[in-house]
Amino acid sequence: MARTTDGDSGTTPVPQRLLAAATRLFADRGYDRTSVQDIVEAAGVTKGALYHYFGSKDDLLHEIYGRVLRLQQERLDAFADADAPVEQRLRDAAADVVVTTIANLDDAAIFFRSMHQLSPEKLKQVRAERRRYHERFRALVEEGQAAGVFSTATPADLVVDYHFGSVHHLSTWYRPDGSMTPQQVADHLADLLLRALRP
Amino acid sequence: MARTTDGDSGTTPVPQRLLAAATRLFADRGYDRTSVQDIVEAAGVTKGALYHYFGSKDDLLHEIYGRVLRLQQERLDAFADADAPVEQRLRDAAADVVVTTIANLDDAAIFFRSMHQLSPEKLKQVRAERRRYHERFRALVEEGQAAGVFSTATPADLVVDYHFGSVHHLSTWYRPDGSMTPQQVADHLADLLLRALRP
Amino acid sequence: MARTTDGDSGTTPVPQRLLAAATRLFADRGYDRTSVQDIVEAAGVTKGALYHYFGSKDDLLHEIYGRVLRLQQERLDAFADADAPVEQRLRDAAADVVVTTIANLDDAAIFFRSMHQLSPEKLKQVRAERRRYHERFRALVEEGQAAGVFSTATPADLVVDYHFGSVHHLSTWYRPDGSMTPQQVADHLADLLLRALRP
Amino acid sequence: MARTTDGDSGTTPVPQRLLAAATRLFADRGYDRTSVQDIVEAAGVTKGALYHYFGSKDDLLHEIYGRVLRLQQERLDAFADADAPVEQRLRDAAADVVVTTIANLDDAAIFFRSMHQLSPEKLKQVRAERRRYHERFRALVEEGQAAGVFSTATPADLVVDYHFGSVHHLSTWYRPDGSMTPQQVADHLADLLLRALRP
DNA sequence: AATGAATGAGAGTTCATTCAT
DNA sequence: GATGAATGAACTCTCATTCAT
Repeated sequence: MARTTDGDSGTTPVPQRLLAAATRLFADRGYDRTSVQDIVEAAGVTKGALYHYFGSKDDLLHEIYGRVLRLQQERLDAFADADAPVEQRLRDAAADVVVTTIANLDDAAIFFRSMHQLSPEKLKQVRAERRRYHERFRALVEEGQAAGVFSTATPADLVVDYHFGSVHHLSTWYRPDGSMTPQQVADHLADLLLRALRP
Repeated sequence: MARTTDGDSGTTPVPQRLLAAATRLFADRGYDRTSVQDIVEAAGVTKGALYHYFGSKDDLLHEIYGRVLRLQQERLDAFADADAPVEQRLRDAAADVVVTTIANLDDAAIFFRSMHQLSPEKLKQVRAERRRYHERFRALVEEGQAAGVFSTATPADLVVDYHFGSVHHLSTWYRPDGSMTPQQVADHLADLLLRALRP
Repeated sequence: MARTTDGDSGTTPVPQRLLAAATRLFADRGYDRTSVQDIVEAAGVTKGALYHYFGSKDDLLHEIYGRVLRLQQERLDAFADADAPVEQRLRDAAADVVVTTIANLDDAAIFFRSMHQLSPEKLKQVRAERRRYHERFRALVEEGQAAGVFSTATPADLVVDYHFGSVHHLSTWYRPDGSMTPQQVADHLADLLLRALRP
Repeated sequence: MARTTDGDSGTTPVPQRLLAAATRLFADRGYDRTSVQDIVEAAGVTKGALYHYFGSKDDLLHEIYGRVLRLQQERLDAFADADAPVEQRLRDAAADVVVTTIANLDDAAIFFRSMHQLSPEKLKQVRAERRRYHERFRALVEEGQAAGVFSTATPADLVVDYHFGSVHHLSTWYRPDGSMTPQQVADHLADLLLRALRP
């Protein structure tokens, strides 16, 4: 069996090792406070290797964003397109994003805190994908409102931002060693959303 | 007659000018991306002046946090201690924090994004004040739950984090030139909270 | 009496010390082969000091160019505007540029070898000043041709480039410890020019 | 049928492709500003291929020098050894070096600008060949002076440097799209030399 | 109260070259 | 013959902070 050191320098390919190290460090101390030197040391490689695979430090961040965005969009699409009543689909999607976010809390911390360190061009691209995600979620709310199962008291856009605020906030307060499991938190937060939407 | 330039170098005292410049710049480009040189240039003073009034760049950030925390705590205390039914007091407090946050969107952006740039000691202090704020808000929720006017389905702590997530999130999506006034947003968000708490 | 060390760190102002060190090093090993570290070490200061006075390494080069261009233009203007027959004025100007170039052989070596390392914007500016110099010199030749004292067999532009080629070339072959004094070289080269222009 | 891309990756042997790419790039942006990566990309090969054929980046430069030196020496020898009066032989040689230099303007630009980038050992070798060339040319001048057809007012060495200065300078000002053909420039410059040498 | 020259450590990035395949 | 991953040293430039004035 493979020797697994701190930097995992045994088996995992170098690019993955670098991404993993960068993710951990960016989440811990922030993008700007993490030096390229820190990353390569954590990954057990040299700077040259990093720049062989990534064009810049910024590229690493962009890769992390891509990974998160792809995952969340796929999961949302799956839940939203399921064959179930809209209340169920919204509840499932709302709970799932919580579970997935907690499972990747480092990614989430980076996501909301470090967006602005991306180069303008990459930021634009990330925002576009983000908007697509938001719109798919909003469509679910609107569908329920049109069907009369959700209150129309609040604009759907605001409802989505309300819920995502709480997801965004998770990395601020959630601790794996706390008293609630990810699933419990997810159920509670989805419940709050659905209760708020009762007509 | 006071000369009033871009940096407001005419009338406003130097410390305030520096804080205002720092707030704007920290919100715009982040704490680490803002150099001390940027701040003093924007404030129309020299580095020596900054270090005369503030011990370090970190001190500026701490001052901004102090200002926000004091303001929010005062307002929360006033609403929570008012003479009104608990539903009303919670609704008012929940709406007020939204209005106040939008009125100081730069402060809010800094608050959630730059906390980790504080020195460990100052961070501890800020977190303690933050906790006090959270607890006062939670006490309101618990009071309503005990009185039977709020559902007990969700732990009060989680309810508070749910709402503050949405406040936190405001700096991400709210634009002053958008279609909703701060008061409208505040009313909607407070309404969502209260609706979610219906028994 | 002032202590005069290798880096002249006693009396001369820092910017001058840096320019002198940069000039020597750029001439010796070329702009690209000279590191900022080399320059500050030779000048006996730190990198921070260099960047306090000069915006970039490129700026140092530009300063050197400015110094050369100003000097040569002033001298050419003085000789060209003198009160003497055109043959005399051209001979004097042609000889003087040789003497001055030999007196500043480092500047000359840098001038012709490192122009292309300037930023595009600064290069444009240098070329414009260079052109002005060329034109003043050409005007002298044309004046003599019009007066009939110089042959018109060769276009004036080409005559100027012919002479400046030889000036340019000085830094390639002239050695202060050689057998000719700067003045002797200057007289010979001016003589060659004037003889070539005989009608 | 051979695929002929930008890098001419179809037919031309790899070493030639590399030399051609290096010549163009060195002339364009200078030796130090051209990376090995740039060269192999322009030649459509990989780094390994370059290091298979050339021992170092420096070797490429040396090859370019060798090519230029060989060509010029051969041509000078041919003209100098021709059966014609010395005035004619000098005129022909002086004009030919101009035409040949213009025909290989990239080589010329590299020659005079990048000599100092050669390793000390190779530089010594190049200088020796250069000296041989200079001496053959000088011998022509001396022959004419001894025969009384050239003025002895100027030392022959200086006459040679005078002319080569103008050749050196060509890459600074000559533009193929200008108003003079290479032959016209060559005739004018040779004429200036011969006129200067009139007794 | 305020200046601004100077520091020194460290930032992100580039690059010629090597070597196992 | 040729690859391309990886190295390690060097590069230009930035920055918070200090201190003599």
